[in-house]
Amino acid sequence: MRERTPTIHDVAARCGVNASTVSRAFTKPERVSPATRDRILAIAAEMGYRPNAIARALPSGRTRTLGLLVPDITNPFFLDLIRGAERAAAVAGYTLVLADTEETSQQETTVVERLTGAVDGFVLASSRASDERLREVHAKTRVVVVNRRVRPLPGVLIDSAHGTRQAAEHLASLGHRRIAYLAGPRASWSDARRWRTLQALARHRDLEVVRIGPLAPTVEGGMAAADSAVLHDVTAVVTFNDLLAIGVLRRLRDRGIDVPGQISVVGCDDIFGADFCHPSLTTLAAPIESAGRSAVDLLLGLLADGPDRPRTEDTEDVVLPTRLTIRESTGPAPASGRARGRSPRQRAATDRRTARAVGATR
Amino acid sequence: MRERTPTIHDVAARCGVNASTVSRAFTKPERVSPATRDRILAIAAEMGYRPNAIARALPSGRTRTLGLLVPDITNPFFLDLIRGAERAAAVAGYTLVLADTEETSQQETTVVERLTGAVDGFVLASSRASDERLREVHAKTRVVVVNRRVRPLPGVLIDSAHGTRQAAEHLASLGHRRIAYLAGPRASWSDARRWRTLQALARHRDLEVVRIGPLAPTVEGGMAAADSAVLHDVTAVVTFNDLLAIGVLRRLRDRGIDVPGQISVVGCDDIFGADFCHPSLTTLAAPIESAGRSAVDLLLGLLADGPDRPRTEDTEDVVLPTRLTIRESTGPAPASGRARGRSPRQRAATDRRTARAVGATR
DNA sequence: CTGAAAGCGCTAACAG
DNA sequence: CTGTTAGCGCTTTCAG
Repeated sequence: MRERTPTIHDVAARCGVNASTVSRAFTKPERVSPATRDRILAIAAEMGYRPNAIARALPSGRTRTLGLLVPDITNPFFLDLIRGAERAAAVAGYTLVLADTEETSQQETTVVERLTGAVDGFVLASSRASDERLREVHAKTRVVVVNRRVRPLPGVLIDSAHGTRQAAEHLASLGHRRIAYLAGPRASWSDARRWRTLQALARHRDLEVVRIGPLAPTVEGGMAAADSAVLHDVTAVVTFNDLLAIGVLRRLRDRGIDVPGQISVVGCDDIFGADFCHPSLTTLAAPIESAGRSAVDLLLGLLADGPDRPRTEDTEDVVLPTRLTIRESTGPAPASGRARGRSPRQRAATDRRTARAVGATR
Repeated sequence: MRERTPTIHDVAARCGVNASTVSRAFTKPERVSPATRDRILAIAAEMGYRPNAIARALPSGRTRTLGLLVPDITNPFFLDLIRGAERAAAVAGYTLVLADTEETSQQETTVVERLTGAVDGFVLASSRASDERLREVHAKTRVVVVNRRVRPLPGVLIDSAHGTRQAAEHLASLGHRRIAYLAGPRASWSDARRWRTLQALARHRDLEVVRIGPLAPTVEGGMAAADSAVLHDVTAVVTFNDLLAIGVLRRLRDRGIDVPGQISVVGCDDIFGADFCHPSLTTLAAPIESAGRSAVDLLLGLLADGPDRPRTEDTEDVVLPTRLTIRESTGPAPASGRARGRSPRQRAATDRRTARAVGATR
């Protein structure tokens, strides 16, 4: 930081050319005669010249930077997503700015406003903002949403409908008839979709599903909800995500309730840890890293369209499927499954209370 | 993106003042008369004016952005670090740029060069670059290293020496006499330090330690190394990090070797998952999130010093301790511990081979 | 193919 | 307190 880092002018002076020629030598080398170009490049290298990204961004309006907003970096789900996004960005020579919105639509707005102009576009993962708000963002900058369907924003969806169906059938075939669904954040698209799928299924198969939540999608949230599930007298639990499932596993273990002997547990996502927790988790494996990569690629595609060309309206969403991965946390329903000594009347009573767990964020 | 976003000039025109007054109204409000300031702010808000971060950075040279470089985002250790760093940056109103260097000093250099100028400073976590290279970086920009001691760069160190000692004593008191250390990346400062501590200890306590590695610090690396450890006929394994330990656990389980019945395992870091893997992991808990926070705070302090004031030379490093967390993966050494039917001669032979595992990155 | 000139949007002296 | 005047480092017409 002692001596000023050399600029395009310093290089130009040493080469005996104009600054704009140096600029060209870097940005449009084909428009400079090979001789001068080589000389410029050589001298620039020798002087340790580095183009200043900020200065470059000002006139061009392109920062070659992308913003990735996640509701909670703490959550390993987003770890995988971040990884995918970072890789895709790096491959394209883009820089990734990471921000945590702390599960809050307000923080999300603040960050977007602060970063607008400083990034070429956003990937909003599991956004907690309203559809309307997202459309506003879409109106002023390039944006791709993940795990949200908001017309006409381009999006990447991990669709668990098929997986959820598989999971329900898996449980049904093991003799489970009464299942709890531990719900995630209120604003979650995936959550709503999963719950609807489950409900639809319940009508066709002979299944009862009770919904517990919304819950903070964390291990703590799962621990708290496990008690509700027990109270609701179910033989199987399907959770919004693996963190919740891991919390359930832990709490049931603490209480001496055997999994899958007494209760089966199905998670969702197959995050880091799902395969080595105990018992290992049956879960709906989601291609999270691909989702991150796809989102960035989609965004990059949008940027390539150029700011002038009419934005492709109502883009086809990228839909990534989920698939059931069976491990140790699911098994046959216990023989006397439904009763466990409580009357249907008692059960109905507890059903009506909607349990909530306000979990700290891990 | 349809209509131009309003600039300071647009606001100035609407207010009937000069652009610089608008600028001041935002940056040094106390230097503008309350009346005009309020009018400017009101009109600016109404027009939806947002200061452009890029344009602001160009003249001031300060981007209010920090770069965080990690060798592998995939590794949950860095998840915690990223979280701490992100929080600290957010609190200070700074934006965090995240980059993965893929365990490569070359990538690290490239990224630093690309980002220099675009960020106010760097946090280099577990850098794989040479001391010399790091000093070069220090010469041209503000930088804080994590898990590296490179004079005179300011650094945050998670010092596992004390914890390692505790771990060794824990194992010794359980009757273990022959221990394997599964080493991490060659360029890791923490690794070197841990190994040296272990060696020093071995001399004082009646312990033998064999070193296996360097290994890719991943679950796969651990799985591969588990076989070496068995071959070396040890009763306990201490690993460079938890990922390695989890890999060992998994491999030993696959092979039907009981933990801690036949082999005890001690990890390091206490990452997400260490408490719910099976058996749960005895590990050296590291305050990773604090480390991330401290690193950013340290860097912010450096920036506050101003670019002119002589840089505080040879800063005191922030040293964070590690502490042993005992869980289920350690227990008494098996009765016939050392022998298991192999001669000391055979053992010596296998000792000499240094096992290596070239793990894919998870 | 290369030079000259005009900014990008904002900050920062320096006057007044 | 507010306006004027220069730029920050680079890109980009527009001439030549």
